[in-house]
Amino acid sequence: MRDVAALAQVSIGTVSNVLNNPDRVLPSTRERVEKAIAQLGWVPNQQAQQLRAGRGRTIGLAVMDVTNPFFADLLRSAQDVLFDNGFHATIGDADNNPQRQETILRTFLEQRVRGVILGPIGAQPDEVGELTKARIATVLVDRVAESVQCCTVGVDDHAGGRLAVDHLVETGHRRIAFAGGPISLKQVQDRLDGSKQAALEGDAELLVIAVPELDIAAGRQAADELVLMAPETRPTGVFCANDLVAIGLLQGLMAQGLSVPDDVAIVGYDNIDFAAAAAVPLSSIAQPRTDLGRTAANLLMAELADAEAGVAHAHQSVRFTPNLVVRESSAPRR
Amino acid sequence: MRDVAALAQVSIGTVSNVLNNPDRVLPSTRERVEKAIAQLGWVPNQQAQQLRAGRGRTIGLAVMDVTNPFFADLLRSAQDVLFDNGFHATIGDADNNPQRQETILRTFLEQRVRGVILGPIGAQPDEVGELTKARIATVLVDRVAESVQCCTVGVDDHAGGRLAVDHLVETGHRRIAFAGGPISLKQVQDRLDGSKQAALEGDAELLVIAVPELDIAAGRQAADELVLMAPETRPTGVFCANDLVAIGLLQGLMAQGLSVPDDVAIVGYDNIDFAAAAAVPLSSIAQPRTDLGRTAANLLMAELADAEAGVAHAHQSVRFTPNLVVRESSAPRR
DNA sequence: CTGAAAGCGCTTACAG
DNA sequence: CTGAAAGCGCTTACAG
Repeated sequence: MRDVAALAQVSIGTVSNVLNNPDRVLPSTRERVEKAIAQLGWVPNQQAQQLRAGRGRTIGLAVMDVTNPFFADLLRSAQDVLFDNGFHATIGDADNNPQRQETILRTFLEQRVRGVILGPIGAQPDEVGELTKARIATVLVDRVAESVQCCTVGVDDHAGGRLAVDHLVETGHRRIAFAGGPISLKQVQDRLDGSKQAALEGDAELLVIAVPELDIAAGRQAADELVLMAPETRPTGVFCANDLVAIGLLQGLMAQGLSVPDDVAIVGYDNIDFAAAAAVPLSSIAQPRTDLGRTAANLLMAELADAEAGVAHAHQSVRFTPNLVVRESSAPRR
Repeated sequence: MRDVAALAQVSIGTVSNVLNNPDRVLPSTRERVEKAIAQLGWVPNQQAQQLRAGRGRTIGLAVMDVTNPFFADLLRSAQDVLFDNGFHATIGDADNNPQRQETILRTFLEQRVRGVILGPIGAQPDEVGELTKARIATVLVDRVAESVQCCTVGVDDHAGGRLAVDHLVETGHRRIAFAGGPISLKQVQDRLDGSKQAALEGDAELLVIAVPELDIAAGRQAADELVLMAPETRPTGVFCANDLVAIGLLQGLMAQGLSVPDDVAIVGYDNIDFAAAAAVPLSSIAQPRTDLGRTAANLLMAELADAEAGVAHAHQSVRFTPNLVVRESSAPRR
């Protein structure tokens, strides 16, 4: 900047003004400064700008797994509204690792991001408290309010679990399994609880197949367990905690000669684009992931606007309702 | 920091030292400072640190589409090695939009990131020049060297295209189509060129079905085009520029009553996890995406290490070889 | 081992 | 309309 000022023969304060208050500076000098900027290829140092100004325009987005299309789509939609509002997004991928999530959040803190949108791993990350304490606007996504001191947007996972198992019960299944894990994930816990309730009310057994992670490999692992069971006791319908598990399960079962849905019916969760394209098109519980992302970003923008205006902000909790999409993988039994 | 110093009754210089040169400060005072930090919940301001120190430990990762599992996996693997080396990753998603990519790169520049790993959209982003000029180490991924002034790591897309079409020719196809776009993407261009060459050598026709983007919707669009054609002239084998297009094509064809591979055989590209799980398991050209990501990150680390040591850095171009994975979607015709 | 002081690259009142 | 000066929160020689 000093170089720019020297080349344009003005003070650095004037250079700053052509950037931040262009109308305060004479067109002729403005032009001179702009020419100098272009000539030197100068790019302002955001660190210095923010340090001085006190706040920047960067929003941190953290999700537990970018590799899961559900989150990728969610990020995409959130990012779109952030950009439209003139903010930058910086994405953190926790890789299903709570420790990594902590690192990411810590980094956001050190970077003094303006706000954070978090799809948290644990039940209730302590870090959220630190964020709000540091006056960083935070909205939790894919998680509903639990007396948290911030805005939240989520889907009713309990209802989603019920929906899935209700459907299996209605299509005649009495031995049902839930495949998912780890149970430390609130999503998994809620979906399981919903399942249990539906199974109870439908007078069906519910076997829990615990898997370490919500990915395709975990689904294959679940398939191995099912294949080992005697056909008379083996569940005839499986509800998977997400579509990745469902896809892995489907692959594993087919590879080992079992038929879907005839031997085992499957219902997944998230309704990612790949669910419809699976070997046997997957029934799935659809979450409005695009709305989730957009809403989260809008809530954040609203909170920042309130902060700007010095108005007190009332935290909101938006909860969407999931719905069942039936496809071939759980077509009524013949 | 001032508050911490006051509470611990030391100067701010000493607080800084317990962070950066813990051994220079008496254990007893160090402890006092640490207690004060914990008590106040103080988090250092990275902006100030970097501004003063001159450089930080953040690496910018930019890809054209986080929503594509190929890139999500690539990011994941690159990120792993960055973390292991004590760097933070900040991800930018260009959303297939060159303008957005420019914004991302500009932001990286303003943020004075230490290095950038870029999976570029255009042929040769000018911004790369700006990055290197600003002494930001840059490595291009999913793109081989074109006399670029930086390290690159990529896969031979031309060979990949050949591989795919050779396979179709060998399994008896003479009317072949290439489905992909936009042609402005180097990847698409190279894969098409390879296809053309293989078609020529195999004495087969090659029809180009141009699509606007490499996603599932584009694949469905290609299906619509194919379905409209008379069976006698319709291509019997289609090579898709990536697996998303292939999956969309598969869906579209099946929905409209055509059989894969009997009516139309399909070969995709990338071999994402979902390819094997598709309605008809997809043949695909496999790229070692995990190696791509890891190698890119390692090249960057090496370049930074050289810079640190004041040694001149010799840019490297690593090129991997793709290979064909045959599955049902292109099983030899009966 | 600790403190005082300069300075990183900007912005922002305040004079002129 | 433009410039000089203070200060954002740190780190880093330099004294002591």
